Amino acid sequence: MKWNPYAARCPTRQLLDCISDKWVVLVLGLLESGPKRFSVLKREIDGISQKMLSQTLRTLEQNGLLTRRAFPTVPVTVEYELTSLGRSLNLALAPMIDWAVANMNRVQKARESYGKRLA
Amino acid sequence: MKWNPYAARCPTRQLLDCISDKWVVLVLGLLESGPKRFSVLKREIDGISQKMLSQTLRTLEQNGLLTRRAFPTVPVTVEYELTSLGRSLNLALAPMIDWAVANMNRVQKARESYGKRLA
DNA sequence: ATATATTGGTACCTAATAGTAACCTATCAG
DNA sequence: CTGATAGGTTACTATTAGGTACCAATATAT
Repeated sequence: MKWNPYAARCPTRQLLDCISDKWVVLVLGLLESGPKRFSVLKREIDGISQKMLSQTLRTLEQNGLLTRRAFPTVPVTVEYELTSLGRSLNLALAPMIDWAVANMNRVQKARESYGKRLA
Repeated sequence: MKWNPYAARCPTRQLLDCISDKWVVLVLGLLESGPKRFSVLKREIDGISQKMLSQTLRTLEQNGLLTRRAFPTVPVTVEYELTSLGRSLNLALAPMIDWAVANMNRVQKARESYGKRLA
């Protein structure tokens, strides 16, 4: 089978939709440096709600991008860790973060000049 | 200023949200090979609605990633072309498409084994 | 005993967004 | 005067995101 995300019903289209998500990019970026607990991720990703974080983590787990391990401590401790598939995805996603940081100034200038053109 | 997309109010967070979008990824991917008309983009991106396409294109234009040129033919013809900023972003996004195509099989297997674990 | 804090979730509700379909403008061909 | 065409916009609906509250289970403090 040859995959083609430009075709609406190709599974790669849906997969692309899954991975092109800010929370996915940020979560994978953090897990790059090793396993992390739920509460650590929540603290380090400023502005993410518990709901969105657990939802994002479950989807990533379902797709084989990370593993979830719960330890029977009290209260329960849960650790998330990238799989090798997840690490390979992160190689593709990390450049997005870098690009945003490197080009924020240029984008801001473009927005200003677009605003002026309207006036 | 040092940018940090892990901070909720940093402009790079909002920018990351803008660019991590399936339509953005697909549109930029197509424009890589040269300027294209609205109707061509619509035809080549199976399943995109006119609304989402024009919305996506306008946002990309506002952010300086592409230019829009309208020719006074009848009916009007509109051409979209990547800017150099857009081309630099596409370098960061294209690997996502490649990753999705290259790893679809692995993801499907992971989904199956996740399903089995529930049963 | 009772109150309080903790971790990692889920349930519920509302706000925002994506998608769908119809309509619009201008002009030319038949 | 009917229809077609390119590139939209508008109005409406369905889906999703996000916020808040709540939960279990136990440890510590009161």
